[in-house]
Amino acid sequence: MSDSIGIELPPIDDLLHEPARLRLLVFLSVVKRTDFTYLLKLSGMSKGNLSVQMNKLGDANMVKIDKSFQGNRPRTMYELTAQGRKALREYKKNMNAILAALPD
Amino acid sequence: MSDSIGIELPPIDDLLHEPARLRLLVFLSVVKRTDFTYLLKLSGMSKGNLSVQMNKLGDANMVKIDKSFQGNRPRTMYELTAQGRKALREYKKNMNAILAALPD
DNA sequence: ACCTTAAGGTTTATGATATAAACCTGTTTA
DNA sequence: TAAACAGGTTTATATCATAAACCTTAAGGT
Repeated sequence: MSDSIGIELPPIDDLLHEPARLRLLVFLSVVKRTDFTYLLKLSGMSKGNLSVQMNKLGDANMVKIDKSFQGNRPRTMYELTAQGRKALREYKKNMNAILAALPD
Repeated sequence: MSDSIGIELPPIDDLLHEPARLRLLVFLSVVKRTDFTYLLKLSGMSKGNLSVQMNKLGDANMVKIDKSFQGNRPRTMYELTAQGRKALREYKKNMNAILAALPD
């Protein structure tokens, strides 16, 4: 045996763990595909914060970002990528393991 | 019905949610009572960081901190408070609900 | 025509905070 | 008696979440 006491805790993905982003990702995993305005209302976040967090998820390839024009208005659509879904599965598994170590 | 889409996510306690502190609290909930040196080895954190995080948990009454002398050496013992255990139960419940909204 | 407001975001500035480096006090060892 | 070590705390830094300010185009009012 090693010098550990037998508690091996899995790693936590900080990008997904941050509460605001985690909520956004939960929304996305449910609604599959949505736009900036909808997430804005749903989340109650400020526009700036929402923009930054979604772009951060986009940069990490967790979310696919499609910018287009609807009439003449810009419209940004978001969708989880395969990589994003995989990362979320992993996060869920890891957090469940950590939480399982806590008493009920 | 309100204007929500039916996804109500519970709040997340940032103090407990932060990965380093969460790990420390999981350790504490298992070992019940331990000291600075043990947590230092177990966590792999720097002394400064460990000290800051534990004191933060102490300030919030999540952890009871006992400073004494062992021989002539200072010794700091940590233990979850009732409030800490309660907060952890609540955190576990809330996070489980959030994770449950994610697909497997 | 012109001004104001709104939609849909992005960029900049600020504030909080996680982390490590440096430091402190006393003690053991060479 | 100097040097390393134990057990922490305090200070400095660096990241990052958040909101404020800004930008561009469009629509509405007068």
